[in-house]
Amino acid sequence: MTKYLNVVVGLPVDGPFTYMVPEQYRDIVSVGKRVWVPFGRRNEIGYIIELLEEVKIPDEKLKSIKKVIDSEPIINKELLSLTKKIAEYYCNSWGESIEAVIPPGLKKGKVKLVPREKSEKIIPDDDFKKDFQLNKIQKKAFDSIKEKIDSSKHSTFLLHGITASGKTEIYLQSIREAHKMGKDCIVLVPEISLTPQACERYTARFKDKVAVLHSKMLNSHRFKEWQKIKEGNASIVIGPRSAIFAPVKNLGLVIIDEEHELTYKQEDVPRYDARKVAKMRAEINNAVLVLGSATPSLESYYKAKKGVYELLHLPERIRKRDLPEVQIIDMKDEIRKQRSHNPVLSIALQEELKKIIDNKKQAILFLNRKGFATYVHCIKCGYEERCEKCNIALTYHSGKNKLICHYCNFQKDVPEVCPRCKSSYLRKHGKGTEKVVSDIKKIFPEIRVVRMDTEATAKRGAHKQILDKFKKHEYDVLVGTQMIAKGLDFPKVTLVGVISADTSLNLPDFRAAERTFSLITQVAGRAGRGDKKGKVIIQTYNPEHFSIIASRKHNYEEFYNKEIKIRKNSDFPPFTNLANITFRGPKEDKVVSIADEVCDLFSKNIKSKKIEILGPAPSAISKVKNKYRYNIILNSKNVNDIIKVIKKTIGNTRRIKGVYIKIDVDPQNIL
DNA sequence: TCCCACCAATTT
DNA sequence: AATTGGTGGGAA
Repeated sequence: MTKYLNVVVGLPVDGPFTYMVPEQYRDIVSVGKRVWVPFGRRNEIGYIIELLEEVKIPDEKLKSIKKVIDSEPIINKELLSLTKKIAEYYCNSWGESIEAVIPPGLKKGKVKLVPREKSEKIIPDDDFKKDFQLNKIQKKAFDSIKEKIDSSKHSTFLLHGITASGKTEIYLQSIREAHKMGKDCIVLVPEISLTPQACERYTARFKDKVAVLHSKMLNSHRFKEWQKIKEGNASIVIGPRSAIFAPVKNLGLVIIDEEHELTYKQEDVPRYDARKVAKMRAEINNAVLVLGSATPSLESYYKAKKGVYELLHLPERIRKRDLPEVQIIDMKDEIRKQRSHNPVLSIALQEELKKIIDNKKQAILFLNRKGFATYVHCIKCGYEERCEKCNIALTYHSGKNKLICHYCNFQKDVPEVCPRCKSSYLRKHGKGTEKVVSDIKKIFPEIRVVRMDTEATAKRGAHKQILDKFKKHEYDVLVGTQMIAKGLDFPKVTLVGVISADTSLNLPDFRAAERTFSLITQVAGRAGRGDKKGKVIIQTYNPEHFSIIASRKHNYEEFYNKEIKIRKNSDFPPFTNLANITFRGPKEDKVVSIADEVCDLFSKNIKSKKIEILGPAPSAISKVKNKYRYNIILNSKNVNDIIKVIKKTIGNTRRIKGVYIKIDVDPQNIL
C-alpha cells in the first residue's frame, strides 16, 4: 500500500521530498504522474519519482499531497532515468530536467493527462513515396547503418558527406529500414524554422507517421503531436534539440543532421547537449545513432578517427555537380586599391555582383555575426593580438584601455606599432557591418537588396516571407547573418560572398578557426545548386590562415589535421573537457570579489593538479544590460572530476550577495 | 521611529 | 525560484 511517495520539483533545489498520500489517492498515485504539493509557503507541482510503503520520518513531520493531477503518467521510466542522468551531468536539479522533457503546457498543471480513445486509422505503408536509387558510395554507407539497425546493436556513425552528397536520402532509407523493423526514429535538425524544406521531404515520404515538435508551434498543437507520439500513432519524430525527448516507445534510430551546429547545446537550464543526450538514449535502447555533417565537429571527428564512432565518407556530389570555385580576397590590398581604411566590398565582389545583375541571377552575402568583441589587428600585415597561453584573440577593453584574454585574464597594453611588421597600422575592429546594405545600394542603385538578420526576422512569419520573395526573384541580393547559411536551396543563386571572414576568425573562442572553416564551407554549399557552377568570394585580412586555405580547397581533412594539433598543444577539447562558471551582477567589484572567493574555494577543493582553473576573467561580452560578467573556466581530462568539484564547491547555490552564478558543463559558447 | 532596500535562509 | 523575515541606514 502506497502511504508515502517521493517527488521532485522544477526548482533549483535538490530533492527528493517525501509526502504522505491521503487515503483516497492511495491506489491512483504512480511514478511519472504529477501531484500538487505544499512546498515551503506555497503550492508546487511535484513529479512522482518513487512510491514508498514506509519511511523513517514520523508522520507528523510530513505534509500530505493536495491532489493527483494526471490519470496516467506524463513521463515513462526510461525518460525519468534519462532526466536524472542529465541533472547529474549538467549540475541542475532532477525536476528542472523533467520540465525540459514534458510539453510546456504541462508545467503549470492546468492541462490534465487522461487516456484517449485509440484511433483506428491504419494507413498501408505503400501511401509512402518511393525511394531514390542510391549511388554506389551511398549504398555502401547505407548498408553499414542497415546492418546495425537489423541486429539491434547500439552503434554511432559519423556520416561525413560534402554538401549535396546525398546525406538526406541515406537518412530517409535508414528510417524506412528502422520502420520496417517496427522501431521508432528521431531526426534532429539544427533549427526547425530554418529547415521547412527538409521537413517536407520527411513528411512527403512517411506521411502521417511523422510528428513534428518545435517551440514555435502553438502549445496546443505541440501537445497534440506529443500525445500522438506517446500513444504510438507516430513513429518518426522531427524537431530541434528538444525532440530528442520525444516519448517514443521503441527507439531504434536517432539521426542528427548538421551535427556540428552549436544550436544542439541548450543555453538555459538544463544546459544539455542534444548530441550527448542522443548518445545516452541510443545506448539505453540499443539504438543506432547517425551524426551527419559536411564539416563535423572536431570532437566527433576525433572520436571517429579513434574508432569510438564508425566513420562513413561521401566524398562526391550527387549528379556530379561541381563544387563552386572559392576565391580569397586579401583586404589589405583593397585598402590600397580603393584608398579607403575600411573597404566593405572588394573590387572582385563588385564585379561579380555586376555579372549577377547582367545574367539575371541571384547572390547571397554573409555578414557573419555582428562583431561583439573588439579585436586589434594590423591592416598592413594581418597580424592579430592573441593570448600565447590560450591561443584566442585578445579583446580590447576601452575602460581599462587594455587587451585582455577573457579565458585566463592575461592583460597587456595596446602596442603602439605592429609587433610583427613594425608599421603603425594597428586598428581596432568589431562593428560597422550595417554598412553593407547601404554600400551596395550606393554602388548599384538599381539592385534589389533585402536584409535578413535577427532584427528583420523578429516578427512571426517574417523569415518565411523574406525567403519566399527571394525565391520568386523579387530581390537580387540577400544579405544576412549565419542564419541564412543553413540548408537553403535556391537554384538561381550563383554567387556567395563572405564580407569578413575575420569576424568569426577573431572571436575570442578556441573554436574560432573551426567555426570559420565550417561557416565558409556551409556558405559555399549555397552557391551553384542549379545547373550553373557557383562562385564564392571570401574577404579577409588573413588570406594565409589554414582554415581559409583549407576551405578554399574544400578539404576538411587538411583543416582537421592542423586544428587537432593546436587543440592538443593548447589543452582544449577534444583532449580535455571544460566547464564555464559565470558570475553576473550589477556591481563590478562585487562580481569580482565573489568570483575570487569561489575561485579560492575551487583551488582548495582541487587537491590534485588534474583540473586547471582559468580566470576569473571578464567575459567576452563583459557588460550586458548593466550587468557585469566574469568567468571561471575549469579544464580537465576527466569531465567527472569537474562535475564532482562543482557539486562540492557550489552545490545548488545560484546567488551570492546579488551575484548570479551560472554553470555550463561542456560549453559551446563562452560569452 | 518609520520605511524602504537589501540580504540570507528555507522548501519534505 | 519565490517568499519571508531580519537588518541597517536615511529622513523626519
